[in-house]
Amino acid sequence: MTTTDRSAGTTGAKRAGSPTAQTAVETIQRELTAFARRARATAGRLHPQLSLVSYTLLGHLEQSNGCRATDLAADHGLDKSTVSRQVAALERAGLIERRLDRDDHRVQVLHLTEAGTAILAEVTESRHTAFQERLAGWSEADLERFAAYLLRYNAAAAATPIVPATD
Amino acid sequence: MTTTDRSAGTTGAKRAGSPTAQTAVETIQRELTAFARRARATAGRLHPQLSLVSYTLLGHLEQSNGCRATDLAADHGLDKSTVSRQVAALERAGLIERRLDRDDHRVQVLHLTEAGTAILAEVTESRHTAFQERLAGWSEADLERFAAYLLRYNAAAAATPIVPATD
DNA sequence: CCTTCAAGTTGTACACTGCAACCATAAGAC
DNA sequence: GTCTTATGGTTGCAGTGTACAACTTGAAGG
Repeated sequence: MTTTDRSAGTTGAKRAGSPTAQTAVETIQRELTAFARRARATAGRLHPQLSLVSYTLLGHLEQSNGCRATDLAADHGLDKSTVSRQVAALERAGLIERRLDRDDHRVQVLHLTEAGTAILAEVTESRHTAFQERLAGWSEADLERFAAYLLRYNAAAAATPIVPATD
Repeated sequence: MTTTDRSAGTTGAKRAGSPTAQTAVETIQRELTAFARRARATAGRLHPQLSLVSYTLLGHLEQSNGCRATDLAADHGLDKSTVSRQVAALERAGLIERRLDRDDHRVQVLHLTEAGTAILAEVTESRHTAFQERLAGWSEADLERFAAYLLRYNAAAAATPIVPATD
């Protein structure tokens, strides 16, 4: 702490809330917003084969070692139609495959193919490198604290159900 | 800058198990990715009148106290056509106005209207509330550290020019 | 003038999203 | 057994954000 300046430059936004936490919260808000916007703008150029969404879906598939489209939708807060199309595209690209569930013929269990696993690893690696470059110079303690803060924030954000605002 | 070590075994990307096995950088990467994805999904429902992009553009206009469309494009890493359409929509909505530059008739200096200022403040306020709810329970020290980390990260990310990956 | 460059606009195309309507299978209810 | 309801998925439709390329208009220099 301390080091953080409290030059709440973000004009407008003048309200009468708790005067204390205000500045830091506003900075967090502003920076997360900036990040979200930048992320969106570049999400499509993650990889010639893989968008940001496809990437996260593939990642989920790898971690869960196969799951249903409905699970993906639930875990990512997406509409099932969106997932359906994403899955279709990924299958078309040969990155995943659908296996019919023996017990429930409505269900298709999704699995990564070898190609999917390979591309996922490739993109993960490339992203990892990019992140490491950005985070070069950070102390291990800072990295861990930052990671912990993000986990904490995301947990809270994910818990927030609807909210016609934010994120 | 220091390509640094790549502790994690590149490909394979086999995580999932113990959280300890994952480096802080990987956690940051994963959580920021999750955030970006969620942000994208909700970006359109920020406000009935204002999308996330419109919001950030309006915010920039307020801070800069009027600027050109080209500046907006540059500062947000957007194509000028994208900004052109956004600006057109914002003008149509009566939130901004264009003023011809005396010296250079190609230029339109963009300014917030009163309505624009009002809506910007309203959305900022509503977002602020949402953020405060999410960040309720955080100590002031944690908030300030988190804010500082985000600033630091974003500065590095913004500095990264192209990068066919990440964010 | 004529070229070259910069600011914006427009046409076209694509990705991600949600909602609503729909199909197929499951699971109960009777 | 049917009939009804619920669940997993797909498809039609619409809206938003984005980029790229081609074009218009004005500015700057020869």
